[in-house]
Amino acid sequence: MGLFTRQGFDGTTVEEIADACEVSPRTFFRYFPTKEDVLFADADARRERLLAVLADQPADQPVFGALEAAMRALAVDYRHDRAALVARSKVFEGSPQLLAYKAEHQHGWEAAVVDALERRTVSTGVPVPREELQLLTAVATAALRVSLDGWIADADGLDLDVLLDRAFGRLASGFGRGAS
Amino acid sequence: MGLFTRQGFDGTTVEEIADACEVSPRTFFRYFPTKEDVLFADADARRERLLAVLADQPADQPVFGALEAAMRALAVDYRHDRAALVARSKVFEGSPQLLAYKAEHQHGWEAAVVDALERRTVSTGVPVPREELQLLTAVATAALRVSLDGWIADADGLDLDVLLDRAFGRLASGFGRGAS
DNA sequence: CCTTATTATGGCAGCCACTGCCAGAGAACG
DNA sequence: CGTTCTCTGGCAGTGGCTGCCATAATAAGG
Repeated sequence: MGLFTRQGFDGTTVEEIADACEVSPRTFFRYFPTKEDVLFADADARRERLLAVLADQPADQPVFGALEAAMRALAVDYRHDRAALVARSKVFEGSPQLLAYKAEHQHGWEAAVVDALERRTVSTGVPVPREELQLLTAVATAALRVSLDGWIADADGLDLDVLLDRAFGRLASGFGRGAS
Repeated sequence: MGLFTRQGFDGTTVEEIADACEVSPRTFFRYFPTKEDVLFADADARRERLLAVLADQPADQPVFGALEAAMRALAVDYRHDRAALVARSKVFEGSPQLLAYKAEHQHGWEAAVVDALERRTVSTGVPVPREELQLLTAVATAALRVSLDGWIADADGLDLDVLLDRAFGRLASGFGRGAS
């Protein structure tokens, strides 16, 4: 991370990272399939937690409510170390490659969430068409993403909870004729 | 494209592409910054059209309505050559790298749309907070993306227009307590 | 028509991410 | 102590990508 913040992601070679960890480049690639993956090590843990929270939602909870609860649980995690997130975000900005990787990673999250929701709705006996689950998930992750980005960008802005309140509030009430 | 469909994106080298076009690899990289960009040549043109449609929306049209109109205009384009889209989609599936690139590309679209909307709302004298524009745009593109994916995946499924009707209908009415 | 500035293309050498293959060091186990 | 398994490193090679320079095609200007 120190290397990345100093010289940027693209300006840092795997050899440098490996040296900093006192291993050979060859060994580095045994632990991380790509250079980008170094920055997503803990993200996978968060994904597990997200799915766990989703699974723990009561059966009578509507899908959208369950999604919101899961996103808010994630937000609790994020709030713990805003500084780290900001640093991470700065590194990401410097590399389109990296942003692309991140975008696809989030897309992978969506697929996993949709699958989890599908299992859930099947087990509760109230099946929801997959097409609708996809839209719900896409919209919920969009809300989280926008809120998170805004929270990270503005140092003295509103709190993440408030941003999430607004975003999910708007989603809940619909865009029919509300926003001009 | 023939090369990609036959041997996959990753299984095709730039040298092969360059040979097929009867140019040198060096020349290839003068026209396309990366190998991935070959598949996004026309996408930029579509982006211009999207922004143009957005700019042409009447001033009294609410933001969400303008977004929906723009997305539907894009959908008209897409419907013209479904076969090409399916082929493209198959190529994309075969390469995570490529999916990542695509995801970031779409993210770039979102930023451009948000900027366009911001200019628009300023000129109409009814400013909307940027944070809300971001959510609206993210949600609208999510609707388009989900509809498009569904349309491409199911050969005998519903028409793209119908899928868009459903998606935007759900967004308009909100997720308050509708979907279980 | 010839010269000159501009541009398009190609070759070459090199960096770096990434991989397959194999060899050695060290722990674990019998 | 020998054997096996795992961790690690080195080596060589592929492929994406870039900078630099030479050359060919083209346009501009006299």
